[in-house]
Amino acid sequence: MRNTPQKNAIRKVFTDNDHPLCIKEILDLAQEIISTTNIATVYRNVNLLVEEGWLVKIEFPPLGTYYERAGKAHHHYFYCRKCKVIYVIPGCPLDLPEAVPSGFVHEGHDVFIRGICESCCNANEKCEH
Amino acid sequence: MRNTPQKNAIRKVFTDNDHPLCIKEILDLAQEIISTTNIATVYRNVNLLVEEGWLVKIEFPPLGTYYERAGKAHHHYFYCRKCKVIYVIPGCPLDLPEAVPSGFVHEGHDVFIRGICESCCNANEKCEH
DNA sequence: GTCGTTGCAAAGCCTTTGCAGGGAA
DNA sequence: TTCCCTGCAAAGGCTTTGCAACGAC
Repeated sequence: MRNTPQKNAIRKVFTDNDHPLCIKEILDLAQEIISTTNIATVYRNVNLLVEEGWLVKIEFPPLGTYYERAGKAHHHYFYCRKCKVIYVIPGCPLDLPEAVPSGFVHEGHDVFIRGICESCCNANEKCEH
Repeated sequence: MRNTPQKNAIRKVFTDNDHPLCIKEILDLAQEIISTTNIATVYRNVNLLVEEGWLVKIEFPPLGTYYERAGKAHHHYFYCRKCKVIYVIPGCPLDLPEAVPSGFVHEGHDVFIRGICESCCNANEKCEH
């Protein structure tokens, strides 16, 4: 993998933003560094970085495809519908192996929680804790 | 909503198959009843049935969009990578409210488990329970 | 007879791919 | 100089939409 300004910009976007990002966000942030960055280049580099094991692809229903840095400890996600940020929740709130029906073999899982994050909540008195 | 043979066929597909189905599966099963059923008609009717509250749309990462009957008790999903069926897991294996970070407000969640189902497991001696 | 529904085809999104020019090594 | 990578444009897959004909009521 050859180093190019676009590729470095995309990597910088992820080191500067420690939460999952979608293609549009990656494109916008990369264009702040290299204004001519093309969406095809973003797709190509993101796919390369996933193959390389530097990024991980996540599908957050119903938001779509997001990417985050690989190598993190097991975790899940919380999506704030106000600020539209996907937060990482460390650890696993899943009751395993009871979550898996008897006789079934567990190979992996995803947990997606939706709601309102603490800072959006604090910004709004009506928010119920 | 006017009753048409296509619409009735799509409803029958769901009453005959008690697990989430994707558009392609709905189309194939509906065409077994009305062979001329068109994919645009499936999309239109499925969207109408979702608006009507008869169906619920689910996004199963990374499989894509599925639909199931509405009104079921709270449940989650298990996808068998052998038979490609999405099984419904009744109840909730999530450790709430501990799953939600302090100060965050929970509004909903999805849990998707992947692995091998019991019957595919029994069909293969190598399968580890 | 109305007017909602259907099939078909075109168009819209998101993502990938072909290609020629450009730039990293 | 080599040849990988980029931008652009076209194409591919999934979903929606425009339109004329059809058919449920």
